[in-house]
Amino acid sequence: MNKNEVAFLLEEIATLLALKENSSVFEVRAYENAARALSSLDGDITQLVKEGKLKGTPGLGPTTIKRIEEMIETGSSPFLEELRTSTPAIKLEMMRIPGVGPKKINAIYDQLHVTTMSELEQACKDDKVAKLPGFGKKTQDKILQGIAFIAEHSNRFLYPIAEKEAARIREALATLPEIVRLEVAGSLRRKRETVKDIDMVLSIDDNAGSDVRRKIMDYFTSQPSVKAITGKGETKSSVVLNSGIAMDLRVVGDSQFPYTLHHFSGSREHHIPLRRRALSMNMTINDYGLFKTENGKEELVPCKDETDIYAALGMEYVVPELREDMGEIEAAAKHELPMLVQESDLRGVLHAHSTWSDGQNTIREMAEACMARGYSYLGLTDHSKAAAYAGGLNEDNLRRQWDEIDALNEEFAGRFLILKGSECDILRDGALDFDDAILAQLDFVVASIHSNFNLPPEEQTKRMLNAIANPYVDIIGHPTGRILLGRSGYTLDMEAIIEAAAAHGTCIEINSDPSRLDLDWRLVRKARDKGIKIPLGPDAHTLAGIDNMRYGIGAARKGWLRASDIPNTWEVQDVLHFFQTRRKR
DNA sequence: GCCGTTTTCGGCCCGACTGTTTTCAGTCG
Repeated sequence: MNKNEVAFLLEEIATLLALKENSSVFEVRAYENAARALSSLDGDITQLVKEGKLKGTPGLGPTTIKRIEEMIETGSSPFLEELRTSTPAIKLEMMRIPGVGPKKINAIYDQLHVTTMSELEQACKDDKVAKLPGFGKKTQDKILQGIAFIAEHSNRFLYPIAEKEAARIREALATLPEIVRLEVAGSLRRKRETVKDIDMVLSIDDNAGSDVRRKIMDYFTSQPSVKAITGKGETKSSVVLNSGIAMDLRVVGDSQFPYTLHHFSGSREHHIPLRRRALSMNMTINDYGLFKTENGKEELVPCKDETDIYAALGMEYVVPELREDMGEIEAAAKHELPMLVQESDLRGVLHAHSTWSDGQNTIREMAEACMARGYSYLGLTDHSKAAAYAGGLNEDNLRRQWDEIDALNEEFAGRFLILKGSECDILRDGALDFDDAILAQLDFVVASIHSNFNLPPEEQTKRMLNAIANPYVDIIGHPTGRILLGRSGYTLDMEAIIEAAAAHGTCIEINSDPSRLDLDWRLVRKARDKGIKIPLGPDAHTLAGIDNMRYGIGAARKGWLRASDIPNTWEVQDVLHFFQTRRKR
């Protein structure tokens, strides 16, 4: 059982505890904190437990350590098992209904004895929920809507979908002359790979009146992409957009904008330690402002933007992507935040397909599209023969592809270079789909798993470790195989994979397809800290697919990557030299 | 359940919004 699995069980305890009658919110929080403390801990959890080194870790106390030890030793914990047996499944299900939390769930369960979502739905239709004390017609309707919503959509959306919706609304709002500042906030601003809803904050003149606010809200809620209005006031309105994604808009006076934007940009995890820091400096921070308490008097610390807020707290500016409580608070306080990679740092593409396998465009078209985007090289990586479903190339086809590449390179000489690569399948036992003699002739090799997703974890890990140990494997492609909102990845011991990649000097890509973003940014940070180089692979199968790179940039920045960590920010001769020399080790 | 240069007990981030009440609990971010 690895660290993340244990953290997951601790979170489960927190949820189940919250659903227990008369439970303490602080006990619940203690388990949530413990789960987070564990996730960000370095080293092998089994080893740490064996050596008794968990003691002293902030957030872990005698009880939570005991639970962790039980989980490591037995795979579970009697306490958790007890909670699971005593918690009806319907209670957990009801947690997914927006606006419904532990208290309401217990009230419904205890008084109406529902055991399934459809029984709950029926109880609402029979008007029974509205009659419960503390409930009413509106709550009941909201529950009904929630049940329908859950049935209709999974409640998260891929980043690009939310981004597109937000851009459309933003563009419309920007036409209103009363608006001074306008920003997307929330997880979208932080470039999370999936988002639950869209948050937007805009400012108007401090002296503007209710009429201006009402005009803006009327305009917002009457946008064509708005499907339903779920709340409408002068400071906040909530809607559901046509795509099913929920959106909140907040309107504030301009002097308040930085504080509100910061507040609604989150994350919650970032704000908790930030507020603690503020308190230790006799300040409090909320969405209305940053206040300094002196001689018992509270005074606003004027800030014209977010940079001022962090500066007032003795910190350098923390970009939204980093606001996840992954060490950025401490680093910003020491003025040691990394210089993060930017899209303009990219020089080339290192994972793309053509019509030779399952791509939609020819090599020439792909190359010219790269040039048009300002890139100076294209690492072409069509599939290998085992990927028959994707029209993978055999050795003969591969050699013929090289002839075409040579001819194009002659034509493009001096302005662009196509690298001969392959996205070579990792076979079931970890061997590669081409033998070494072929691999040695390629400029670089991306090795990926496309089959046998369901091997036992140990076998799957061993398979990947075998591939990493192959000197001709330069890059591991989409290392976990996850499809966001679709399937979880192969079960792999990612810590062992990262260790091995570091030892062999093998790169791990961030597959920048927005439905993958694999390696996950949380692990990107760990891989970077081990010195692993992390190329951004657009995995483009079309010309538009080349633009996936920008999603990879989001994940890279969330993973604290600098340009120097990413081979395809380097000039082409440096990339080629890097692959050649790492193979000789 | 965790934590502590004012604490080993009494706190725990904090405020808006909603819907229910008639002063507030629950939920959310």
